[in-house]
Amino acid sequence: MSANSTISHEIANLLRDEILRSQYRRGERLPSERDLAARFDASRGAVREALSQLEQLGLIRILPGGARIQAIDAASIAILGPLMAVNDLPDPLLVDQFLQTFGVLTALTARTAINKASNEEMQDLQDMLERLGMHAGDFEAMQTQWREFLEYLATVADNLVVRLIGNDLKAQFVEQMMSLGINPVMKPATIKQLLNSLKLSLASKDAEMAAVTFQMHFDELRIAVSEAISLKQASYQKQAV
Amino acid sequence: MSANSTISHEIANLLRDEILRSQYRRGERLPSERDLAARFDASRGAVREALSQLEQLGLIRILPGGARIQAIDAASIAILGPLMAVNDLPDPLLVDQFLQTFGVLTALTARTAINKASNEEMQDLQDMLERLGMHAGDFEAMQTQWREFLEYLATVADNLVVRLIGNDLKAQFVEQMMSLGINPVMKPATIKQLLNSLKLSLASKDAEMAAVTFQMHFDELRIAVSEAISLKQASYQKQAV
DNA sequence: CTACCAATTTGGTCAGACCAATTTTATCTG
DNA sequence: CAGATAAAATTGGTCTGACCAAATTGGTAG
Repeated sequence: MSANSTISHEIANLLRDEILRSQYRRGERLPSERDLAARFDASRGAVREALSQLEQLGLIRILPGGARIQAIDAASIAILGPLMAVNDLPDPLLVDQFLQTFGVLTALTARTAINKASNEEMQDLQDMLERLGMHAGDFEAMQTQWREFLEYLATVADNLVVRLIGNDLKAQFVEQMMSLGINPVMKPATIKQLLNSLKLSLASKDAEMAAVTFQMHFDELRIAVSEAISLKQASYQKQAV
Repeated sequence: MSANSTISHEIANLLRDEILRSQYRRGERLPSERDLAARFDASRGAVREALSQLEQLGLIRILPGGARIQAIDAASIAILGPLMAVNDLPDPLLVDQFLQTFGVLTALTARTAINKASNEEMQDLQDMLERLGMHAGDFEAMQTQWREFLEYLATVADNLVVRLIGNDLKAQFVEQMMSLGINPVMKPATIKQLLNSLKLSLASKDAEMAAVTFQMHFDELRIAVSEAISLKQASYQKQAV
């Protein structure tokens, strides 16, 4: 992800992963800034900048007397990406929860977008869907166009809240899945059905139907991803033996 | 919100609000750390810590040559709270989007919770609902119990992703509404209906029904809040005259 | 064992310095 | 005059060393 090259970022990332790996207990005191500086062979200033970032992430609370670890469920969602990345394989449960959440948000986006789309935007969306159907075979091309479709949907819906949540999650998650080589496989028939259902929703300006369609799509995606992870896990264990 | 008393936090908050108030254009360069230090009569170290926080918020990007403003929709959701607070009154559109988003997430939480609740947890939930019905008159008491109910629902659902999003949003938003004295008024009949519908959902373990109920509740809440804000706005304008 | 006080530790902040990379400015050239 | 080029100024990244106030720790007296 963020290949930030400064020392303070490196320290922040290291400490962040250590915290996420539960190497510190909640409420426990982090080593002092001076100790951390010594450990990382850096200046106190650099350490302080790192801690400042971790505090913004909600992982620690800095106060006179020492920085203390916070409960993970009090953190910012910005830690979800790193949290999925701390282990070789992402926690399947976490991934599932992510997709579930992403599903309802996408459904909301679709609902909103269709409700407020202008005729022109509606036409654009339909055109994009049409093009998507044509590339049914090419996985790469479809992936890209699919993302563009979702992006355009988000633009039309113009819900900043959902948008920001998406920013914090999407990139981190997708990248993580990609880099691990986890490719969920969905039946061509299922995809075709999804596209048809969406086309129908757009043609009839049926926001609810589009929402339900996305919901179903994500439910199936969850299954596919779950299977893909299991598969990957099996191959890892094979390697280990 | 965070009444953090350190200078670096103060600087961060000030700069954050200035950015959110669009006093800088996207891509524009922030004053140099040395200039900012002079302006705030602080040391460069303090300024750097502040900028480090803003970078974590996704508001700026720091790189050799200067810190630059980022597009707002590339920021973290942690800015939503401050974004609602920069003006005297929160942007009604933003509030509406927030409630919409919060609605689908709550619906998801309810669905998940009911699906995976143990018999004991189910009983607890029903008990809580029962108690809620008894306090139908007392707004304060109900508010508190209602929040406890939602909190317990979230605990049962145990979806970390939704949980984290909630953390970033709920406190900020609710506090903001409270501090502005915005009290959405909902008809007692509506509330009664909501409670009954929820009771029914729980009794029959109908997750979908509960989800729909919450969805409807939030739709009505959106209307109520919208009206409350309009009202507040009118009274402000009165004062101004 | 408890309550209280002193010594130590810890975070918060500042000042001044150096480096590498970028940006700006001045200069030269066609 | 325009464009390429080199020099100068600016900027972020980092370090050292210092001081203060608040919190923690340890010892001591009751």
